Amino acid sequence: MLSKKTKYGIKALTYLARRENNEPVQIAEIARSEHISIKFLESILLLLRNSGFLGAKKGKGGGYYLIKDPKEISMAKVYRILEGPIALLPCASHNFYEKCDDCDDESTCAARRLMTEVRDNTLKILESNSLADIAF
Amino acid sequence: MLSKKTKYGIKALTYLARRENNEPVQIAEIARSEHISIKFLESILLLLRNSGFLGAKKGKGGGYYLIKDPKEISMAKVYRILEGPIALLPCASHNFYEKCDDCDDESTCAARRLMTEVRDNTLKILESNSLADIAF
DNA sequence: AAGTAATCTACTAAGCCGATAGGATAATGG
DNA sequence: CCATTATCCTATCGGCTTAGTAGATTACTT
Repeated sequence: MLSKKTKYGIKALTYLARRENNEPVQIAEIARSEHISIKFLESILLLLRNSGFLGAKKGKGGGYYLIKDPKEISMAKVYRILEGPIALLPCASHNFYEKCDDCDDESTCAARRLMTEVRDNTLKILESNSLADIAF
Repeated sequence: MLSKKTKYGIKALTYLARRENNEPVQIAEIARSEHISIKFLESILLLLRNSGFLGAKKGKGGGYYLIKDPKEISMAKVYRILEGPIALLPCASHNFYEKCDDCDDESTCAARRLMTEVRDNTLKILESNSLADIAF
């Protein structure tokens, strides 16, 4: 199950992508519109900013704005930042690989085999969807 | 990420499926072979028994055994029992559907759209794999 | 009856999740 | 240059879940 952080993050990105112009939008506006706790959303937007998806402007007329074209924002990258590994098992992950300490032989592990298949497929979907694809 | 419960559960089922005969196997044997805490595994096997996957026999010569042919055991069902919903969002789930209280309009929710696509694909994979498929 | 092994209940330590509070910092407008 | 605005950052919290423990009980076999 997706964490609320990820869900809210995707919603906020979508909200920004759907605006015609790319002028800064205040946290409060997004929070109000998407029914998200302001302070919680604040930490999410901060994370997205530090990860290079958003820009921020302080002071009057400030807020957050998309830094890249929604077409260039891969949902796989968004997912990894917000939620973490796409794989369901560390031993089936590319970016976050970790050996299971309970596994004698990875090659015969049925769980790994199945979860690798799931991972490959999920990754394909997330990579083939940009923010623009899901927003419009 | 998969919980250890699910991972251990799949490993235990695999262990049982790989045995030639279908005689009862003690918890301790599975735990030793798969490097799982006995007591934790105990609760998992109990769950699988109460869910109709395993049978149990008490006393000497007792243990757990598969109740059905591994070919007939769908990994989607196993997953749902051990891990819960396959969908990443409650609003994208068939068996555990729940409306998001932060969503005004489900049909325009980008997160839901994306996660539904992921769900459909994951489900297809889990349903097309039986315990026999992944064990051998 | 003795011994074996599953069953069941209850508990705990640790960690994470979602949310909140408060102040620091920076940019803008007048 | 001062007040306003809004992001930035740290710290904290209750509640829930996860992984694992302990101990008593029940049922089956020989």
